[in-house]
Amino acid sequence: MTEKVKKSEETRGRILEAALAVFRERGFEKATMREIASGAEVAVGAAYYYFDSKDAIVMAFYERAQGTMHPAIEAGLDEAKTLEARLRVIVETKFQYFAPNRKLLAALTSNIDPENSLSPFSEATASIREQDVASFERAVTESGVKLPPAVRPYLARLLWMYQMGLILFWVYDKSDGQSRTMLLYEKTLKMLLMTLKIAGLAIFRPVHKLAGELLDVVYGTPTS
Amino acid sequence: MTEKVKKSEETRGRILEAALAVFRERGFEKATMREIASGAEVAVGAAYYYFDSKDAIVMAFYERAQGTMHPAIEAGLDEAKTLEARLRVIVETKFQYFAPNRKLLAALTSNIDPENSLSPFSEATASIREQDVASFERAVTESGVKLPPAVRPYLARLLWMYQMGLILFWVYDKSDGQSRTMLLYEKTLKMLLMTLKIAGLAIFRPVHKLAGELLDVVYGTPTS
DNA sequence: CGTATTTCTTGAACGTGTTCAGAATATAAC
DNA sequence: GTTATATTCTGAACACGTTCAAGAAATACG
Repeated sequence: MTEKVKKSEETRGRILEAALAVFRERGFEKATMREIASGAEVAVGAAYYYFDSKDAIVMAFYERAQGTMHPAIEAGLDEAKTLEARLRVIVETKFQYFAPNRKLLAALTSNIDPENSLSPFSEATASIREQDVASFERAVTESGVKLPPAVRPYLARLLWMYQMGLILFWVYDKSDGQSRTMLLYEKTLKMLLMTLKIAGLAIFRPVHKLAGELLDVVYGTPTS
Repeated sequence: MTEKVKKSEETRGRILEAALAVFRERGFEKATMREIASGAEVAVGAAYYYFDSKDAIVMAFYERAQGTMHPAIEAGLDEAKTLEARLRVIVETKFQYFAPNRKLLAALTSNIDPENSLSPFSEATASIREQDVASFERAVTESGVKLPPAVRPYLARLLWMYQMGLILFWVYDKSDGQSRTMLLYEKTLKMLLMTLKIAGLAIFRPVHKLAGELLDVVYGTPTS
């Protein structure tokens, strides 16, 4: 039993791999289920036996990716000392892991309708999102960031949003080696840390209140 | 010639209206071209004679909407005195005009891939976008907003982004009468004006430089 | 007027994602 | 080992957006 992978698991894997190969070669949109099935040497119906839809195959990829990335991120956070280092661990682990599949990622980011299962804001991606937010929360907490209590509860989710924006820019970045994204990353990260540092200053008192109210509208009343 | 609409124009209009009716009733995705065609009492082929694709019908709606909204906005800007009033003119004209078609708007906002013609970032929507940005530029210029030169050239585009975010939130806002969006709108607008007011302060000197560089990465070197 | 040309319209047909009744195969029960 | 059940797999069929060859209607031309 140690070596043997159950036959059906093997088939499922073959379909997933065949799909990823076609996705990488032709892009998600242009890939056809018939092509995927024939690549995996099964009938189309078999692909639908293992995956509910074409989207679901991408979802399976995403879940597998998260399964690899999340432990890597958690391990990275164990080592990192500063907030900057911790944020870099999260963002760069993602860039690194997704790099070979950057274009496939477009299927996961192109649609922002929360009803669409592949949307970064969907129900279907909620648990992955929450894992990520938890990593950001850990990064922030362990760094002992001081922020006004009106805003602090939302910080992890805001950082998740920042990271999502970065990934989005990256996915559609046509510059060589996505150098524009790397520039943007360095500058926004620096600016972010700068902002967190001065955010507690007295001039911002009126801003804090408003920001808190506003975040409450978007995310709901903070529970923690 | 004064009264008479050319026959083909009449047909095109009938198809567009039939399409909008179906879109409003069943949503963009679930609407079928056969349904639209039969609603307009033509064959499917006729719909494709007037519109390149299902997407193109939504595009025609968007262009017509812009044709109505842009002059209304420009007229509103003539009257408005303060920056706040001017920004309100732009945002609220859009909300008002799009309200009956809020769900249809999802077809225009759900996809953010710039390659997708319906995306708010696409080539196809560029001219509409530029008209909007020009309105924001006018609102800012005429209000005599003072901002550090590193950031000022990007302000109109940033405001366009703000407005787009607001519309996006609105499209997917399920609260009664989209009250959450209205709350968000009021609070973010207030915060925006507050931020512009204090942005020139000395503490922000290091932020200005970074922000300018960062915006340069996103938008390219300012030409004006 | 007649006919040539352009404009408009038709509906069958294509490739797509997806479904499903049933066949094939594996597993369980005795 | 044989039968019953559960699992896996097949491929024809469906509805969809879209295309296109062919026809109908309008317009231009002489």
